[in-house]
Formats: sequence, C-alpha cells, structure tokens
Amino acid sequence: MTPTAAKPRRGRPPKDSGGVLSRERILREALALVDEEGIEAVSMRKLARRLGVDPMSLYNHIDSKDALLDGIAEVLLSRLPAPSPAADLRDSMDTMAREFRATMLEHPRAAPLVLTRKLASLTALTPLEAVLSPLLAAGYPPDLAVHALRTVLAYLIGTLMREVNVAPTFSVANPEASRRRLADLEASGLPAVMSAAPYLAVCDHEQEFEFGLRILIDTLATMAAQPH
Amino acid sequence: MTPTAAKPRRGRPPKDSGGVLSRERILREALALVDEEGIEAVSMRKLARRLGVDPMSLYNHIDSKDALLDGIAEVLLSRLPAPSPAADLRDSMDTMAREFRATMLEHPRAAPLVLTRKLASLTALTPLEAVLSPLLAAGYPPDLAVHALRTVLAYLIGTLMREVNVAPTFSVANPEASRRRLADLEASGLPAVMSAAPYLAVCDHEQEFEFGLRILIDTLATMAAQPH
DNA sequence: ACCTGAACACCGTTCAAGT
DNA sequence: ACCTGAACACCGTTCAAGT
Repeated sequence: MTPTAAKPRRGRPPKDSGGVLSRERILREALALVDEEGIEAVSMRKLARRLGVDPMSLYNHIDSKDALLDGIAEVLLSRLPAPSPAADLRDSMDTMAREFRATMLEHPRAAPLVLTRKLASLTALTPLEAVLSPLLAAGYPPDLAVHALRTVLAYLIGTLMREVNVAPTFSVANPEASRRRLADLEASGLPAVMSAAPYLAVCDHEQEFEFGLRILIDTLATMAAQPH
Repeated sequence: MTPTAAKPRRGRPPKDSGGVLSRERILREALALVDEEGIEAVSMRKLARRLGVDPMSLYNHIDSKDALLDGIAEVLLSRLPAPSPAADLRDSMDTMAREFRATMLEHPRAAPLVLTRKLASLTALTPLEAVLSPLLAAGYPPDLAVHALRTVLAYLIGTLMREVNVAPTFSVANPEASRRRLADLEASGLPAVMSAAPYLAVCDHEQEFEFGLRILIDTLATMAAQPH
C-alpha cells in the first residue's frame, strides 16, 4: 500500500525526475501509474506527487482528470504498430486484430480506457485504412465494409474486456477459485451447464480469441467472394 | 429470489421515502440514481440522501461502494427474461442475444456495470443453459459449445459497449458532430477511409447489431452440421 | 507562461455511541 | 439488530497570488 521507504515526500521536488513538466511527460507518468496501481488509483494529487510537482501545475497542461484519462487512452492507442503495406483481406484483418490485442495486453490495466471510452480524436486512422482498404479491394461496398470492420472491432473489444477484467492483477486465473466454480456449476441442476462445467470454469484467453476471430475472418472473407 | 422476511406491516410505506431500509430498496434506488445521473454520479452519501437516511446506515446492508455497484449489475442482469422452453440453435441464440441487448438498453447508463465488471455470482444461469443446450443438441462437443457461447457473448459486449457509451445521454448522435467528423475523415488523405467516410461518420446501432449477429449465428449453426 | 498553496465542496469508510 | 454522527484521510477544481 504505502511506499516502503519513508522518504520526506513534501520537501523539494526531486529535480532528477525527468525535466520540466509537459503534457507528454504527464501522460507517460500517468500510464506508468495505471500500470502499477490500476485506473481507479489515479488521482491528480498522486500523479503530481510522483512528478514532484504541485497538483495544480498539471492543469497548465491538461484540462481535467477526464481529459487525462482520455490522453492515456490515446497514448496507448497510438502504440499500435504502423500497418505493413499490402496484404490480402484475411492477412490484414488477422494482423490488425492480433496487433490490437497485443498492444492492449502490454498495458492490461490501462486497456479499459481504450476499450470503454468514446475517443473523440482520430488516432489510429492508418490502421483503419489498412483494414478498410482490403475490404474494398475484395469487393465490399463501402457501407458493408464499415459493417464488417465494426463487427470485428466489437468482437475484439468484447474479448479483450474479458481478458483484462478477469485478471486485472495479471495473475493467472486462480485454480482454487476455478475449482469452487466448477463445483457450483455442477450443482446447478441444469443439464447443459453441468456437462459443459469443466470448460465454463476456466478460460484460455488465447484459444478463445482464436476461435471467434477465425469464424469472423473466414466468414467475412467468404462473403467477399459473393455478390452483395 | 430469496423469500422475503415477514413484513412488519402492509399498506402505506412510512414517510416520504418509502419504507424501511433493505438491500433490495437500496439497490433499487441506486439503479434509479444511475439511470438519472450516470454511474460516476453515484456516491454513498448521495444515495443515502435520496433514501432519507444516514450514509452509514447503508453499510448495514451493503459491504462497500464496490459491492453496491456489483449489486446494481446483478439486479440488471436478473432482469433477463426467463428463456422460452425449446427452440433450435438459431432461434435460441438469436433470442438470447436480442433479449440481452433489450435488457441492457432499458438501462443504458447502468449497462456498463454488467458489461465491464467480472461478476463473481452465478446470476443468469438459466439463460446460459438455454444457449448451451441447443449447442450440445446440435452436436457441439462441450468445449466447442463454450467457445461458441463466449464468442457471441464477446460480440454482444462489444457492440453494446459502443451503443451505450456513444450516447450516454440517450440523445441520438449529434448530426452536427457527425458532419464535422465526415469532413475530418474526408480530409485524411487515406483513400479507403475517404470513400467509406459517409458510413464511418454515423452508426445505426440496430443495423450494426444485426449484421454481426447474423454472421455469427449463421456460421455457428452451419458449423454444427459439420464434423468437429 | 507557468507554477504554487489555500480553500471549497465533496468523497468512502472507521469507530464509538446510541436505540 | 439496526441506525447515527463525528472524524479521518482522502478527492477534483477555483482562485488569487507569485515567478
């Protein structure tokens, strides 16, 4: 909980902490704070303490706490790798999905900021292009291409939310808890639930992700070959 | 669910605030508060004020604010209609998905509590049975049935998150904002983004929901006919 | 232009005291 | 068994004042 070292925290700000204040430096430190302690541990005051600065100084660079959280989300989203040049429909959707997931899982505790906030800005426009372009090239009319894009995106958001929420501490799912859950499910008296209980009690995120992604991409690629 | 204890009296509730304190009454009022002002407007103190009670009285019925939010989520989830008896794979998944969506959209501001929290409890076990059962009957081995279930669930969570987050005020998407967005997209210089811009700038949630759901259910139903 | 500190109007929760 | 109020250790943000 409290820092182990009992340093005098209220004296002079440590000037070693990386230079002058700036929006960029604030966001970087904020992301680090989220990584370490989670989103709800973020406060303007705590962040300022980490930066060795008065809480109010942050407001010279960021409008509000809400804008701070949006800013963190944008930082994370901007870490999406630049798309590789040309590929077919299957490859490009597959790559986009995998990179999106990998990028979020690098910061599992911050990921919900991207997954649950309506980002007004237009970050990640080139990854968008990288998916839309092969859809159009494959024969999708623009309206259906957008539907296809949004379907995959919804699936990604849903699976990732499950991944990062179930294990916010990043510990593998507690085998103790999963054993108890298995027992509960088997006591439910519902036949289908009971026979699927061993699989309901655990969740291999990797496998889960692949299963649904495969279905979506296969179907969308197949649909491209059919008249719309 | 649990049989309510004998009430001291029937008839008119005392005072203006509607009777004695209870977990049930607290959760009902909390859901109303979320409906009116949103999740982040919820505080123990404000909730107590609405109930005409000291803030600390709430703690006789609820462990913490976090437990309160979990409780609201469970109330909402328990509003899922009981599944209709027997149906084929397509119908039962379709019905489950539609009812889940409808239930969430009745409380759009509270829905994120269900969509983003890891609910430990086993609410909604019978809807689960109602989906798993036809999957098994259609020939899915239990492990794949669970994959199929989770894929649809991920999609539902993702689409619904988009629906309730984009319009938390429940106003239809601002046409002004969407016109500006269109302009931005068309100025992006990215060819696919530009030609899909009119469709990216708006989002018909109904249509969007149907598109992805159709793909998933069709594919899962078709897969049932194939050897695993 | 940027930073500061006091101040305001809030929080969740502990605790001791009441009935 | 339930309710209360004071108290503690926090919040986000406004404002006036400093450099």
